[in-house]
Amino acid sequence: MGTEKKISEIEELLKSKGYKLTHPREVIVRLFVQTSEHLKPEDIYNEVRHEDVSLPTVYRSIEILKNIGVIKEVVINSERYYELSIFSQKKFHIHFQCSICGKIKEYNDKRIFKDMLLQRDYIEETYNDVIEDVTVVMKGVCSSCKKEVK
Amino acid sequence: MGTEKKISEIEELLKSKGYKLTHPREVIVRLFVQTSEHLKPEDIYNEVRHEDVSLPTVYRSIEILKNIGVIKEVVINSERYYELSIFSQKKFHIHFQCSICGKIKEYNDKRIFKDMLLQRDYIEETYNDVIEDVTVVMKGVCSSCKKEVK
DNA sequence: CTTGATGCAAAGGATTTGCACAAAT
DNA sequence: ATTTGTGCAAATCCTTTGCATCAAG
Repeated sequence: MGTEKKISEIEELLKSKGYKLTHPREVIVRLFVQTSEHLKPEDIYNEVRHEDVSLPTVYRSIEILKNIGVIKEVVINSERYYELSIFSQKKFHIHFQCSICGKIKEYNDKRIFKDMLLQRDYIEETYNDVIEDVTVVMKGVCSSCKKEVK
Repeated sequence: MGTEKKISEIEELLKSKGYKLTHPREVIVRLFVQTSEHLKPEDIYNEVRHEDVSLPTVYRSIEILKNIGVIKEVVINSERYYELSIFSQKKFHIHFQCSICGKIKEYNDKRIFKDMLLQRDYIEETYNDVIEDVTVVMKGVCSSCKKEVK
């Protein structure tokens, strides 16, 4: 799906919830649609401040976008990160942060997703809970940093 | 293992790292040893303030205990929780928070651990990363709240 | 004794809020 | 027009720090 299509779909969603796609919100939404990074509120602010978007508005927009399911929050090392989640088929978010270089990546791997799904089904059946969201954060040393150390 | 035995083992560990088991630290360590709850800094403070332990000391103790592996931090819904980890064989921490009652529980289930282990091995082999820690946070509706809604 | 630990008060950083003004439908 | 959204500045909340004092080994 193209960038503009995605943005107008998000606009529709916002409208259906009684929100407007204002200039600041569009700038922020566009940023999320165009990046695959995990962004902190401050990162977002730095990307949009040139467009005259204030920090409080960044926070307010994050809150709304999170609540209507456009973006998802992941906390790694006590820091909040946000990523686009609306067009992702992923039901699971498996993050890895390297303790050396600090970079965060995601594993998008069918086998992992399948296993997580089975895991979830097993838990739901066994414990009678309904699982709506699963977030996995792994920490360790990434392949690049592993080489450096050698 | 008994409470006192656990505390003296933690004391030894502290000493081996050049730290003392002072009164405030003992009170905090005892709290972690005796509870199975997930505690926030403020929860800890409320439990130990009558022993004349200050909030900064709670934070300083948490930091040390975390660094030497006595306790582990889990962030759920942007809030920091701590739990005893030193005597736990668990390599994985699978938490579930109910979005209705807010309660947090852990799944301590051999089958889940085994599957997570396989999952980890698969990722390490496939992506060449070293995984040292895995934290899983699931959200949904717990079995009790599910009944209420009906 | 000597070093490390503590409490207090104050600082710091991230996030939220009140309010008057601006912009969207 | 009317409602919702915005920027600014200030407030709030959580966490950390400086410093004089205290306690553990």
